[in-house]
Amino acid sequence: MQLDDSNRITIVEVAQYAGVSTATVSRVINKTGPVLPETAAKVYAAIEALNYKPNAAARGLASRRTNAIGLLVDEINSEFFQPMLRGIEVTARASGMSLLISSTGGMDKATPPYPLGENNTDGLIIFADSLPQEEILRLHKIGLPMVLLHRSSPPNLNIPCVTVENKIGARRMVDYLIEERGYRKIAFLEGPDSHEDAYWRKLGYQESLAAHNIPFDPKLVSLGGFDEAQAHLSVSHWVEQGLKAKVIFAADDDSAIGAMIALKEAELRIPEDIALVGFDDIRLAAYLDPPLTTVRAPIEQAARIAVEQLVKVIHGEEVELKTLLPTELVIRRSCGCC
Amino acid sequence: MQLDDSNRITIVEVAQYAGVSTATVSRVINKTGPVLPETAAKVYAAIEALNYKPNAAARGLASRRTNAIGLLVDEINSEFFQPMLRGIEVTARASGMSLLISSTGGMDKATPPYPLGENNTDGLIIFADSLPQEEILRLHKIGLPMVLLHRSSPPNLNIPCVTVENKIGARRMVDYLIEERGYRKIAFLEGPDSHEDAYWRKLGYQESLAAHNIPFDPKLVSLGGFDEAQAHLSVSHWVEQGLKAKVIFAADDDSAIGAMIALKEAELRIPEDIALVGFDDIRLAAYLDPPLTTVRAPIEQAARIAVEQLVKVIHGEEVELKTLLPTELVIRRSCGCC
DNA sequence: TTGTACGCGTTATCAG
DNA sequence: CTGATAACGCGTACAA
Repeated sequence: MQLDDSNRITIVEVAQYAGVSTATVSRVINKTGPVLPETAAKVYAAIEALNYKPNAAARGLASRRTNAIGLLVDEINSEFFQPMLRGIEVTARASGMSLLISSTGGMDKATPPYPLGENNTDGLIIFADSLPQEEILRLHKIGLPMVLLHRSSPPNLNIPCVTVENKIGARRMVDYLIEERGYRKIAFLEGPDSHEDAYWRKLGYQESLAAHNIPFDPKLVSLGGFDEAQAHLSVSHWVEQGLKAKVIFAADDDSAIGAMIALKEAELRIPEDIALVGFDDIRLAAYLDPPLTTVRAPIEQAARIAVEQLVKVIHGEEVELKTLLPTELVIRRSCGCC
Repeated sequence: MQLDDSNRITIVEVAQYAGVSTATVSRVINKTGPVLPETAAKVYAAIEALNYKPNAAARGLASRRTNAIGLLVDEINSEFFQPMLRGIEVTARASGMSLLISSTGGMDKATPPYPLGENNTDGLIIFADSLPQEEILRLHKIGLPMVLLHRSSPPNLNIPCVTVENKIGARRMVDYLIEERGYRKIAFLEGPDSHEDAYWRKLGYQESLAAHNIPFDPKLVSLGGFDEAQAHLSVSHWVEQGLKAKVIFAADDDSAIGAMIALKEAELRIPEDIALVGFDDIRLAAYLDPPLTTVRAPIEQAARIAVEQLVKVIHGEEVELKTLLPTELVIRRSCGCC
């Protein structure tokens, strides 16, 4: 069963059926240039009758626009992506754009690098560290519209970016742990080096410590990697070696889950023996046992805004260079409150 | 900042740089037709030097293939989609296909219906009830390759489909509740009418009842809608009216969560006062309090297989018409075991 | 307000 | 093995 080439209908057939030229059909479809209402009606009738759908490739070739935006992510490996993808998809569709998605993680050298780019999209949403800086540079140089999501622009490039208040969020969390809950020994499960959210969250942690005259202790920091398994490993290791902290701040909720599992395996009670907090407020957080204290990041909203901005950039409009969305402390039982 | 039209490099530039014709460049890129190794080398060098990327639109126009597959979903509104999207994306990329995603839910009449289709993809993955039957029919008639995911083919159409063993899974769950746990009054939170998974799961429930000589009681069935909020509502309603069941079987884990919240609000203990089980085994299920007994559905695997089959269909190869993936009972505490 | 005709960047069919 | 060159379906000056 192959595509039926015989009765494939193109703009030519529509034009003939309507008794006008292809140019007029094009004008009607794209609402470019004036057309008599009655002429337009004939065209619409023809389109309806023949069930005509414009060929995207031909349209793209002629107009040099694909009407598609691309989303580049590293790997769809966490609940984090559900609200993000939803926000991006919905907004893209509302803007009349198709959405292309590709992950860049674990690409072997055989596959063509970066299947998404200037050749098949009008613009790109680049998530976190999904694309190496050199490639971002190249795309910027050739003028491809881009918006960065959960990362900031490389220096001097001024690419619009949409992020959440990572540093302040982490800062507030640690302030709260110190001031309200009275903790002084706060362990930190940091995110991956390459991920900017990770960088800022750690900075917020350190700033809060400094502000409270608590010396930064590298032994209280281990890799969570924004990853359940990695965090599990690190925390188990800590437990074996007799971690002195009374609370663990996981840099994201996924690593918090890994930590929680490790602690339960070690038969440590949360929060009585050791408290635990995270970052993001993914859906799971509220349902954990105990429910996880965390910092809520407006993931879906960030995604929507990123797409809206990308569309503006594509249309040549001006946009904010840096959008920072507020985060919010969400207190649940895992921190020892209540 | 607009796309830099000036030094846009096309196949022509590559050909000139390499000192060959565009036809040869095309042959090298697509490995179609014989080319001397040394000629090929020159072409590769030129591509590298000029950083040439083929224009997807032009390629699509000329070859009548887009090298893209489309995914149609109703709405990205649940954790269910994370493994599914992951499976689809990874497999699509491994097959050298771009992935277009669009949701069809809540489309107003203004937006063009079904942005994905014969005009911009080589084939479609159609999830559940994301597309009305008439549209499936139309696409089938014009010969667009399709694979149905979590739904079966309309009668007489023989469109390949990939599903999980819903009926057997539900049947085993209820068998277990009756035979091992001794329940007789089993309430059922059914899924949405339009969703085929919902249909089969209910049938499995009914078959098990019948096999154990337990009369089917419509009062024990309410709408969960594969939706947390809807299930919450229905269960609260039940509680108010004094539900007589000792266990609730939610047709998916999302509705199980809604049920769990409603039960907790009513200060009913799970499983002591009333037990609760679900279907799917989304990641959350294991972390609920109490952990949710459920039926594991191989969501990511189903997605991978669907894409593999679609690619085969696109290449004109034969595929299984019906793929049914096994489900598996996952016993956790919410059902009253242990 | 409408039609003609050229070009968009590739692939594919021819000859050579 | 390689090179011209005609499609591919549509947008858009330019003309009318």
